[in-house]
Amino acid sequence: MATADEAVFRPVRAGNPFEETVERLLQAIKLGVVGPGERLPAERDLAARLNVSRVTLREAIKALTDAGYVESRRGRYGGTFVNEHLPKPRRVSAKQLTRELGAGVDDALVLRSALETGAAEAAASRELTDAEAEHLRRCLAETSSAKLADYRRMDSRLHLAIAEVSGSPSLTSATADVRMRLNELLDAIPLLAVNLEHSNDQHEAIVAAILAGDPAAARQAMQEHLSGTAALLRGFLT
Amino acid sequence: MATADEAVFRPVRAGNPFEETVERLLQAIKLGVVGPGERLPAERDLAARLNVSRVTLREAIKALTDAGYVESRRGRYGGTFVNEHLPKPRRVSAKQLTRELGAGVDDALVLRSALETGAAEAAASRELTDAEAEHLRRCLAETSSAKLADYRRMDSRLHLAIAEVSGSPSLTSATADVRMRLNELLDAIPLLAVNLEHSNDQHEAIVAAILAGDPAAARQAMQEHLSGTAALLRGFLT
DNA sequence: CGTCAATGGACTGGTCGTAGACCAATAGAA
DNA sequence: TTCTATTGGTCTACGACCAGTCCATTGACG
Repeated sequence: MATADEAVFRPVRAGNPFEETVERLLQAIKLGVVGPGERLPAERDLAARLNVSRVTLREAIKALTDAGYVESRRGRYGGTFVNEHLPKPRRVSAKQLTRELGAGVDDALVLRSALETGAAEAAASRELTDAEAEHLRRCLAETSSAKLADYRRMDSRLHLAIAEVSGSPSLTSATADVRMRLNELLDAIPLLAVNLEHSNDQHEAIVAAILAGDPAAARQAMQEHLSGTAALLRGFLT
Repeated sequence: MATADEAVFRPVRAGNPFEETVERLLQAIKLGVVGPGERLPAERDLAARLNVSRVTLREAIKALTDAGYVESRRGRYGGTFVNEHLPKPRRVSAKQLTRELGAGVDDALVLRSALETGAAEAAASRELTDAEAEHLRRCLAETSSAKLADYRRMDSRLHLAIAEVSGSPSLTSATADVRMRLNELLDAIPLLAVNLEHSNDQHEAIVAAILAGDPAAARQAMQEHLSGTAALLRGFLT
């Protein structure tokens, strides 16, 4: 059992600021918050927002530059830009993943289900502004028309967008975090065109329910969508 | 809208280790994980679990000692013990709270709803061990029979116990965190005996559904329970 | 009645992260 | 062409936090 002791006395900080910062920047890139060719906020701004010193942030950017994720240009109108072609994720075997993450997979899946179905329901319960509705539709369209190589990122972006329109920033953050935890796993599973189509249909149903203001339907549609990938993941890791 | 940018580029660390540690210890005490008269883990153990140096942990304990939450005794079989009589939370006005927390209230309420209904559902979907079932029942009983002064803490403990048996440590942690955020608010609202009875009935329904293995009923019961306090809170802060 | 293991309490040297100032490059604006 | 605001790049002094060590105290147990 996950005792309350373990929850409350868990580590206050996961790692050093450098590692955490790298993780965040990767989140921005891998979840499609900042797309290929787009620019990250200026170092001074970004350091302030992350509450991290500029040196630390620069070290993190350096690491991502070395890894092939971003490139920096000096001068006015310069900045740090996400590369057009991102490095391919290392394909580790399912066995290795199981050993590495072990019970953490189930943990993440349960949490994800709670967060995302909750987000869908909450989003459908709100009165969306025009901008929000438009944003949602755009993400949906971009995901549907995404190429295989970009699909995971656009998919993440769409799910994140749904969390955004739930109106709860904390829920959005938590969703982004848990998605990152599952990313590695998802990368180990081959993406098939047939799954993709199915996924697109489900996405459409979810967004439709949200825009129609039907919380129960939105939850239901999201639940079905998630259970699919959950089953896929659990199957691959057995 | 809660933009994805804000979610991903939020501060990497909330405060300094000292503040974070104080917050955690308060969490343990206020959520009833360590009850009055009970002992905290030894400094060396606790520091290791929190991933914090012993000096920092001791400073945090010192702060809680000064605030009247705990007392330390030296020697073997010594340790840091939670006081039998906890300091009363400062009663701030609803107006002041609204100004301080503002939109954060809605954020927390939406997140809480997602987490706790999800936890109830997940808990009911699992095969509970005897120890888990027993733990749940005991928390329920202790909450029902709690005096007015202890009610909030035992209530927190019960909700946390439900999260525990969901089988997802992350969900448990998140639940504890969001509960702490709402604690201050809840403290500003007078606790009436009539509400208390109603609350106990709902708790019973939730636990019964979980033990019966009925996910839908568990979610439903939790949803009703939460919507009550949510309405109460929103009403008081308008 | 002493012994001893475990605990809180106190100190020190070293390391990591920060704040802030300054330099260098760049491209649009005048 | 020259100016200039904005950006990445670099350096330094300082403070916070940490790991490790040793001391002081206590109460159960032989």
